[in-house]
Amino acid sequence: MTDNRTLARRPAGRQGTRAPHARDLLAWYDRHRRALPWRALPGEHADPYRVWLSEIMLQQTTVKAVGPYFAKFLALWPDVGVLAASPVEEVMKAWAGLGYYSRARNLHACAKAVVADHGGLFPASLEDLRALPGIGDYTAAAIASIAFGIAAPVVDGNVERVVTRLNLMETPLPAAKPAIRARVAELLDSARPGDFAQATMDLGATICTPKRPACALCPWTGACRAEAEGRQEEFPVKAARKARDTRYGAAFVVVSADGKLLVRTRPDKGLLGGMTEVPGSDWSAGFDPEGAEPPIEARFRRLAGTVTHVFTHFPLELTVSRADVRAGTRPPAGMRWIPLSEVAGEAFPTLMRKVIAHAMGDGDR
DNA sequence: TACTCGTGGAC
DNA sequence: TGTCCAAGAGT
Repeated sequence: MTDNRTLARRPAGRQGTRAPHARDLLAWYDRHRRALPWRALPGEHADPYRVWLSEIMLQQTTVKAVGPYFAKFLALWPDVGVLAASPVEEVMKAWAGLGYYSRARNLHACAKAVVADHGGLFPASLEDLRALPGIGDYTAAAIASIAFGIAAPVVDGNVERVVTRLNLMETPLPAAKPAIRARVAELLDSARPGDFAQATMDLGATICTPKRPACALCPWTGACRAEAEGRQEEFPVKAARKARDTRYGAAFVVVSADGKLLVRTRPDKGLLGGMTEVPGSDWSAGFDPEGAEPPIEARFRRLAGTVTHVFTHFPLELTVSRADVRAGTRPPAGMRWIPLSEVAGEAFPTLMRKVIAHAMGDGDR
């Protein structure tokens, strides 16, 4: 490959590029940082509660989607104490539509732990943060660095992309994670760890994008091995995800004459855990809609069309049947009536809102 | 390690 | 239109 003289003059693994420096990234960040609702202004002190709340919401979720939820949560629960004192059901309602609902349950559990075990203040150490519900390696490092100025390597999807490109790392994710974390630990600026973390994420979000990265605008242009080889879009390397079969099921919308909807609550754990749903069958690849058992004795009519929804790991197609029953009908065990006027504020995941809209003739498009 | 766990937007 | 993906965590 490379002869010994070349190796003697240039560090191994960096032929053709100069070394990246945190100061170049931070200078770029000082001019181009995104103004985000949860961020402190330059020179100001970041609020650990807001940092934590935003970091939980931003897990696998876009900045745009988080925006209105962050504002709503801050208005409902301005600090960790009032959040901890709120019923978890209210938190699930407020989280409805944002996805990954175990985050909401863990958010509430974390708030209670902060109050019970840390006097209502977020702990200022990586280890103590990591021990809290819903806080993993990434989020602990992010809170530690952004809110407390602790020099910890913050590695999210953005940083993985930036660093694997910078260093031409061919190892597929997630096996490459330890090497990425080690490289970030070398690169980071211990004088401005929070800014460095947010700068690497801003860089990945705005310049070092998955497709068509804007390398000409990058503060690390010339220091990136992937750019030098014109192979930016090949990184990070990821194992191909396997396709999953569509699952099928039936949903039943039961409306009473006095304007109420029959619902139940899903188990806390598992898919859509703790969220409200209309009764229905299990969902499976081999499901036969004709064999679905209605939740109540009534005249159901099968509605035209189906409701489709795509989860991360499988597509779903539901038939919808509706029955209208008399006022005062007793709900089956484990179910309850809610007024139709309260559907909007109920803890329905998006899938269930599609089902209800379909049955109410609101149109599905 | 590999799988589960939502949603909406970009291409 | 299907595929990928977005500030990951829990098991």
